[in-house]
Amino acid sequence: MPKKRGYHHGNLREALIEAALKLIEEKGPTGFTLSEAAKHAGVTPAAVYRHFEGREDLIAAAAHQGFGMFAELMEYAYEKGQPSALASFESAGRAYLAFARRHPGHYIAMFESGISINRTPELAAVANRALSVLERAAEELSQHIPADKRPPATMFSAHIRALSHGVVELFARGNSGANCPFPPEDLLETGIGVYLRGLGLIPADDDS
Amino acid sequence: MPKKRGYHHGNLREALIEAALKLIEEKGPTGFTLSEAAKHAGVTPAAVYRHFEGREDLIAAAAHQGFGMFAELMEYAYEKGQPSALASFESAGRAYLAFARRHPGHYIAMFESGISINRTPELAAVANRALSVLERAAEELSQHIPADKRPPATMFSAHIRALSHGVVELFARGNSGANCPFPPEDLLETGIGVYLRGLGLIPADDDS
DNA sequence: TGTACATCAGTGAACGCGCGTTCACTGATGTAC
DNA sequence: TGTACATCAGTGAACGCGCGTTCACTGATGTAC
Repeated sequence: MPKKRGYHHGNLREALIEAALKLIEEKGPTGFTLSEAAKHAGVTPAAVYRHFEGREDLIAAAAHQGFGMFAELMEYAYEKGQPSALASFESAGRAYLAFARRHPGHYIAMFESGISINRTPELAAVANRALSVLERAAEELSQHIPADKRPPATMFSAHIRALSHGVVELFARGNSGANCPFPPEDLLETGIGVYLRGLGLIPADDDS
Repeated sequence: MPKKRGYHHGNLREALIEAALKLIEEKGPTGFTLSEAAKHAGVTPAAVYRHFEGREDLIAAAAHQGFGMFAELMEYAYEKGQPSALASFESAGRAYLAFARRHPGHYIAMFESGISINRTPELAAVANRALSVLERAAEELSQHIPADKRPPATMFSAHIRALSHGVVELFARGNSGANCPFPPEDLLETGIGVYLRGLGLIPADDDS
C-alpha cells in the first residue's frame, strides 16, 4: 500500500486498471464494463471519471501499461541474447509468448480489445518501442543471410509475430478445447526453429 | 429469392444469419446485437426466437455455416493439389487465408466470437472436418521427411494454423494501421515457404 | 372452385436490467497564517 | 499548535438508452373437403 485508504482511495487509477485487467482476463474484452471495474475497485462508477475520460480511455490505459511492460521484457530478452544475433532473436520470440501467458489481461487489452494502437501518440510510441525490438533483432539476424536470398527483415519479423500471435490465440487459451496436444511454448519454440532452419540460419542437422 | 416475401418473411433464418455476419464484419463480435440483426432483416427482435434459441445460438449458426464453407474450401484446395502432397499442403494453407479474407464475418464468428467449438456435437463435427484437412495434408507431407527427424504431423499442422491465424489477425485486418508493408497473401506464402524449407521439403535454393 | 380450418411465422407491447455518463454535492486532505 | 480555507477525490441520485427475452395476439399460408 503506497498510500493510505479511506474516503479518498489514494490510488484509484492503478486500482481501476488492475480491476479492468482482471475482468478482461476472466471474461474477455467484451465482458469488461466500466461499472463493474469501478465496483471491483470499491468505488462508484462516477469516480472513474476523475481519472479517465471514459470506458475506452480506461482500456487504453491498460494497453498502454501493457505495452510498457512488454517493451521492457522484449528489450531485456534481446539484451540477454547479445552479442549473438540468433540468441537475441530466439530470446525475443520466447519473451513474446511468455508475456502473453503471464499477463493475459494486458495482452488482450493490447491486441484484442479493439482499441487502435494509434489512439494517442504516446500509445503508438510505446507500442512501437515494444514491437521494434523484434524488428531490430530480425534486422541484425538477417545480416547473416547471403544478400541475394535475404528476405526483408520486416518480413521475417512479421512472420515471427504472426506465428507467436497465432500460437497465443489458438493454443495458449483455455477456450480452444483440447485442440492441440503440445504446450504452446514448445509449439512456438519448434516453429521458430524450423523457420530459422528454413532461412539457413541454423544448420539442418542441429537438433536443439 | 427462393420464396416470396410478405407478412411472412419466407427466409428469415438465412436473412438473420446474413445480417449477423454483416454486423460482425463491420463492428466486430462485440458490435453484434440480436436486436440490430433483427432490424437489418426487417423484422421484430421477437421474431428471432422462431428460428434461434437466442443471441448465442444465432452466432453459433453463423459459425456453423462458416465451418461448412470452410471445410468445403479446404477440401477442394486439398484435392486440387493432389496427388502432390506438397501442392496439397500449400494449397490448403492458401485457402485458409483466402477464406478469412473473403468471409471475414464467418471467420470472426468461428474464431473470435467467443463461442466454443464444442457448443454442440454438430458444430464440433463440422469444425473438425474443416481443420482435419490441414492435418491430413500435413500427415501426408510428413511421409517425405526422414522418420528420425520427422516432427509429429499434428505439430506442423498446428504451426501452419498458427501462422495463418496470426497473419489474418495482425495483418489482414484494417485496424492494425499501416503496420506491415506486405500483402498478407505474400506474407503467408513466403512464411510457409521458409517453414517448408526448414523441414527439408523444399530444396534450399528453390526460389518459388 | 370455394369454403372452413389448422398451422405457424411474425407482431408489438411490455418487462427488468445494467450500462455509460452527468451533476450538484460532500467530506477528507493539505496548506497558510 | 490551532484555526480558516482551498482543493479535489469521491458520493449517490438521476437520466435516457438499447439490450435480451416473454407473451398473448394476429394474419398469411396451405390443406381438406
